[in-house]
Amino acid sequence: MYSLCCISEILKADGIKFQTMTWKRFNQLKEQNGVQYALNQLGDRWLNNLMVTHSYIEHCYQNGWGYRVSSSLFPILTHPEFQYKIQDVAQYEEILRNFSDIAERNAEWGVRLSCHPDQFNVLASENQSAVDKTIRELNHQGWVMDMLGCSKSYKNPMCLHVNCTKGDPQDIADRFMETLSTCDEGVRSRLVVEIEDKGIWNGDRLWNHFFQPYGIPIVFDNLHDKCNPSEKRNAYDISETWPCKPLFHYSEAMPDQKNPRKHADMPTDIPCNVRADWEIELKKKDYAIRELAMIELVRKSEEMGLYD
DNA sequence: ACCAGTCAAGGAAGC
DNA sequence: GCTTCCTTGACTGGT
Repeated sequence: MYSLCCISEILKADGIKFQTMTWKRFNQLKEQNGVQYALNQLGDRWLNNLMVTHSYIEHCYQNGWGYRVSSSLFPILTHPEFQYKIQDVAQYEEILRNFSDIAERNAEWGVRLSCHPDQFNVLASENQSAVDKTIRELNHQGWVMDMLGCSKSYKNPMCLHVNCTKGDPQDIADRFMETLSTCDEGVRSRLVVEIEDKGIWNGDRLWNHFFQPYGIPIVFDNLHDKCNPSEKRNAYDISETWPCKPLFHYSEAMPDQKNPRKHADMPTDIPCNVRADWEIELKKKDYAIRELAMIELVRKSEEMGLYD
């Protein structure tokens, strides 16, 4: 099964898209129009983003895809200097209703949901303030997954990079796990680690320092693995780290680009045949997934000799 | 209607 | 010890 990452290019063309607000902008609004006005603008955007998420999940259901929930649904909410809670906006009750609606609908649809907090969340950081921000952010994302009706298991994984390379790998992993143990159940039950496209965290090391000692499943990413290869563990081995169907990442390098890590718009190939769900990190999003399905169909037809 | 610059984050690399 | 890059899409303000 393929999975859509955060944005539907198809629905976006109809104006169904996320909104955001920067911290700087929030403070501008607060100074010019008062805090109630600023909070109201923010609440409108939070509510919009949740309704957009509802549409995207329904879209994925209709196409037979999974969906990666955006990590930017509630801009500013987890900013360290923001002193309000989600309950403080007038849209709070409606936000709760939308969460329940989605959870109820998806109980029938069964769209596999996941999330991927961004690269600035570093559980093993030696900078205490960065660790505190990370815990706050991960707990928030876990809460969003809870509210969307996700199971507290690797069926609805929260994928994270280690993003920390200095020193002994096992020390980093131990620090990572120590901090993880202080996070909410919604984080601990879902967190998986991803292969990185540079630095020490390839498949082999994640296996040795996260899977072996701690049983943490590993997210295979074909492009990262290509840029930062493992000697021992291939995609099939990595799939064995999961107690349920693995969720992997698929992308291709942007053609004619110096940086091999940049993601292409559209596919020219398909994921390998290891049994997994594949999140498609190609820039044209749902158009790219449809192209993958086409490529797959052509390959199958060729195998059956229909074009001979 | 369109475009260029802005914003947000932590880590790592290069000077 | 500083600067720059990495990443990304939406937003903002100017034309």
